[in-house]
Amino acid sequence: MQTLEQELSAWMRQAFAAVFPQADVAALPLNVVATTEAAHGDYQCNAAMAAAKLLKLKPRDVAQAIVDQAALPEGVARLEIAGPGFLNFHLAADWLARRLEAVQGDERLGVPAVGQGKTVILDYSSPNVAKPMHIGHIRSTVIGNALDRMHRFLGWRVLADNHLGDWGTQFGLLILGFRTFADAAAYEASPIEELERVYVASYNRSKEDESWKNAARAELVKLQQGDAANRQLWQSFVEHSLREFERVYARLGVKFDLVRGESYYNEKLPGVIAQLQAQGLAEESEGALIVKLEAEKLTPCLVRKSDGGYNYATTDIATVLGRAAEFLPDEVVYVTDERQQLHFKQFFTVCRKLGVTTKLQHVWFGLMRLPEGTFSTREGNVIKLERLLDEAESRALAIVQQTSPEMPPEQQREVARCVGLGAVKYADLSQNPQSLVTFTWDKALALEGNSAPYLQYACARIASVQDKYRERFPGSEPTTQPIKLDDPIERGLGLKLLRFPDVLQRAAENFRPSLLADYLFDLAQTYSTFYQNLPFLKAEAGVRESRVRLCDLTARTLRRGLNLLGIETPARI
RNA sequence: GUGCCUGUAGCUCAACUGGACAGAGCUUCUGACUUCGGAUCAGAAGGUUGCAGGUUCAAAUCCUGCCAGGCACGCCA
Repeated sequence: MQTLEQELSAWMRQAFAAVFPQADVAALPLNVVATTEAAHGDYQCNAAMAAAKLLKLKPRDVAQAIVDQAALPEGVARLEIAGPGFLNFHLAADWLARRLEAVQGDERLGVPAVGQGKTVILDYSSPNVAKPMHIGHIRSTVIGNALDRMHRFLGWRVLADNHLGDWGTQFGLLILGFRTFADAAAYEASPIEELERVYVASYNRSKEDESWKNAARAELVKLQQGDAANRQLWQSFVEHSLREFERVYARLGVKFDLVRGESYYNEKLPGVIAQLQAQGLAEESEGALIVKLEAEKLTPCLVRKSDGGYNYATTDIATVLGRAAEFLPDEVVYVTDERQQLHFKQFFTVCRKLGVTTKLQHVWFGLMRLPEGTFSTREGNVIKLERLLDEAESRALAIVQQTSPEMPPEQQREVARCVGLGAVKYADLSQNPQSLVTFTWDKALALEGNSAPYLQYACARIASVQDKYRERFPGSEPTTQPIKLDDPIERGLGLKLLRFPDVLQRAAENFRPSLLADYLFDLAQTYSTFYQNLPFLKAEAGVRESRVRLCDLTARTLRRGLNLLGIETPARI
């Protein structure tokens, strides 16, 4: 099934080519988009103004020629010219109704599988071993997971890869510190907490004790050279950390197809260097090996340290080469915070020089800050992710207990879990990721207004309506009656429902889940107006069924949309 | 110093990437029937889109210069 925008845009393109065969259609933005205001019709095309310039005609004349000479597209009742040359499409209510009926019969709600046959690798979350996941990790995890779900639904083959920070200099300090400070029982009970404590102690000692620092470096070298004891210890750190990460992921509903840390590409690093050298891309500088990127106006990319060690640019290049060879992806997408922009530009450029043609995309988001500034593990002012989730659930529980005292306690907890986690995720997904974000409890856990619970509430009300309908009209099936869009409120709701496929595609293409979140909130608001202002169970037969059908379609769209954002929708809240 | 990003209602954020009069939520104020779930709805108030120029039919959006904040700029990741 084609989307509305695709259908109308295709018509526009063909109509324009027919009326102005001399024009270069490909160069013009002939797409048709939804209007912002009902007064301007349902969909609009703004191409006449740009086309007029190209054709040396008046914009309104261009628009008029389209209106006069071409047959109207299917479903369009009126095509009008407004302002300087806007083309406003007014759709026929009947046709909209038939279309909604078709969407209702479609499992996919009219969403085309545009990603069919394509593969995308999504690299997100990627926490560091031996450190707790904190509020800084939630954005990558939640945004990455939403992109994962959206692409999957659009038909892509998605490989979500958790590229763990499981290699690097911190392991020298950790290994040495572990042998000196670790408490075995504490490590078993709460591994990351214990590793964190050990790390901080070891780090602090290294600052005042030069020999300690050297010893840590020696342990790191032994690890890198494959020393059995260190290797085993490292393996234990990774496994224990992963166990805890899994607990958080299970809670968040996040699943990875691959968990390949940086260490996975270890043996490939010398080969990457060899390849760079063979192609004459790398050169020595101050004892290190770099790739100059002057033509790209970038600072050099350092691929081997002066001590012979490799750094993360090398690892990331090896990762791309490995992925390209193994999975033949069309795209590789990274979701990280803003600080890594330069790094990604550099190593993407190096990859291209090495002949990688896969589309490489960096989706970045603003670093999470605390009102008093940034936080770091070393400073000890981190807010752990699990604590955030606990707090979210307990705040939600307090509200559920207050508003639904008759609900069994177990169900209250389940509702609070969905509402609390939904609120946290929605808070991150509903805004432009590139803006600065200052963490506050109230913002992260907002439960009213533009928030997940508002959407979940709308779903719950619809479920209730559907129950009551079955109760009062046993044996009736709404779909035996046609959908009618006589009231402007119904029509507005119907129109909005039909926008879902276009919005979803745009959100995925631009890697912006916030577009989907915005749409869902808008849809829920439109539905609430509908719900509050029009009777349905009390409406006459026929109208009643039509409205119940709109309820059903709204619920399915909201549920699907929220599901694609990783947010659950309990039947009762 | 260079590069990237941000600046929109009192507060938190939108604005389909150049489109029509800049929209929501929170807060404040006024209302909501014989009740389908009031975690709701209807309405009011709230703006020189950081500042100054420029580009054009059209600028929050593009260009130039300032101001304020964030981040990054070879051996951490």
